[in-house]
Amino acid sequence: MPQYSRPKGTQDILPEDQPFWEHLLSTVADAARAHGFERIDTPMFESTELFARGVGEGTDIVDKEMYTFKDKGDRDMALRPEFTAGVVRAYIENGMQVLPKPVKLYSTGPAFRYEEPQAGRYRQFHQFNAEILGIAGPLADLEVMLLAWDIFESLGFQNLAFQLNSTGCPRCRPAYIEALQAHYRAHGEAICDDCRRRITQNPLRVLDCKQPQCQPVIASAPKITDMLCEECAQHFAELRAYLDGLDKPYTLNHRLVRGLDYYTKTVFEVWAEGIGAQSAVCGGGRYDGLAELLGGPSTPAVGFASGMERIVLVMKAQGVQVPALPSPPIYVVHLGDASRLYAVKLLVVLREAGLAAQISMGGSLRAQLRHADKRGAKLTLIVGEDELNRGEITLRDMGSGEQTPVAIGQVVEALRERLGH
RNA sequence: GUGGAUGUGGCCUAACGGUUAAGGCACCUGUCUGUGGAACAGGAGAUUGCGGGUUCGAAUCCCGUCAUCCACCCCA
Repeated sequence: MPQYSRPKGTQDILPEDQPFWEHLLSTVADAARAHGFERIDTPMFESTELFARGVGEGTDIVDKEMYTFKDKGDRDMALRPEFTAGVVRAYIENGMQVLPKPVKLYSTGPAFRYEEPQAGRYRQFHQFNAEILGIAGPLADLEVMLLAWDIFESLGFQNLAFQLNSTGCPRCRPAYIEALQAHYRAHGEAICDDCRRRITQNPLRVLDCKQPQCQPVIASAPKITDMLCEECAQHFAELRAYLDGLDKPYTLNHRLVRGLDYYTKTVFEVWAEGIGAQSAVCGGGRYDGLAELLGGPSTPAVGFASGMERIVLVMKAQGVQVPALPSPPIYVVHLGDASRLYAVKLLVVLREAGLAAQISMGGSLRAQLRHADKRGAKLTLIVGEDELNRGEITLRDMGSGEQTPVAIGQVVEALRERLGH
């Protein structure tokens, strides 16, 4: 048994998994750039207060799941449990409100939540995050959704389902919550224990309860989309008109809610099958009140976060083919003390000429060729005493096994030709 | 935080409560003194997660603990 093991809920992303991650990251970056989103990187830790404010006291994320610590200056800090609060803080702090609107930002990186790990849920996980700031109209909501769409589409995902709802705004949501609570009071004895707690602490959450006894109560519950104020209703209708006009499939889901306080109006998720209970691969929505809540100028905004570990799970579950990462095509083999230094010099010359090469660490010729094969070399350069005495090296094609002598001065040229440069 | 399942070399798996915990993959070496992929042979690698208990005897049974996986909760 190893003396040390990785912390619970963390993962080592091994070389064999890197092709999935590289492909995902480049797909995300390409799509984001193509849609006009610019990259922003914010710190992995911020003041605890920022998240308490931004994400919301009373949410599980803030109350139970943050990695918090005091730094040596006695400041309360927290590893980021999500991206949006930090991005909005950066937007305010750097005066980005003076930039031409919309301000479209994306980031990728790790986030941290102290939870019980399970399929698709980790304590350190990676998110892709996108935000559009400064636009109140539903076209921004659409743009953000289209980015998610295009990413999942270019990844080749099958059976994607977009779930859509509105959670209203501070003007209309309180009335809805009251109606919901009244409905639940009327069915007080029929609901599960969790819902009895939720209906006061986090009332919208009763809507996505999975307990069988709660299903009839949910089905007969009032729908928020019937109780939206004029402005929210119109916003929602316009967004749906865009989606309908584009023939983008989506499911109206009046049970879809968000666990973070800052959401207003639009909420959406993307679901994928076959990766366990944690099937939401992307979740987001509008958060018009957040910037002001964090002490900045009133700034309407909309965005989403996507869990990259879950996306990798989907890629594997759906058999998505990802390009192999290239290994150096050239492998330098050497025989004996006299040839070793020469082989190293040759290696450096090749690299300076822009040719990707690596050198054998020694052993019998047989062992060195075996390594060359296992490392996926296309061409092996054999540098031995015989070759050196003749002023040449032996070039072995690992595909055909064919060997040709090459004059030392011609090596770079010969390799370029063989590799099709 | 709650519940269930599972812990045997790096990975996968075997071993009726009974010798020195067996095999496969991978790794290293040799057959091949300067030629990869195949075959064959050999080598290295495990106080059976940890701690107690039952027993003449525990990988195996019991208790505890830790870890992993899955689910709840919550969320990406």
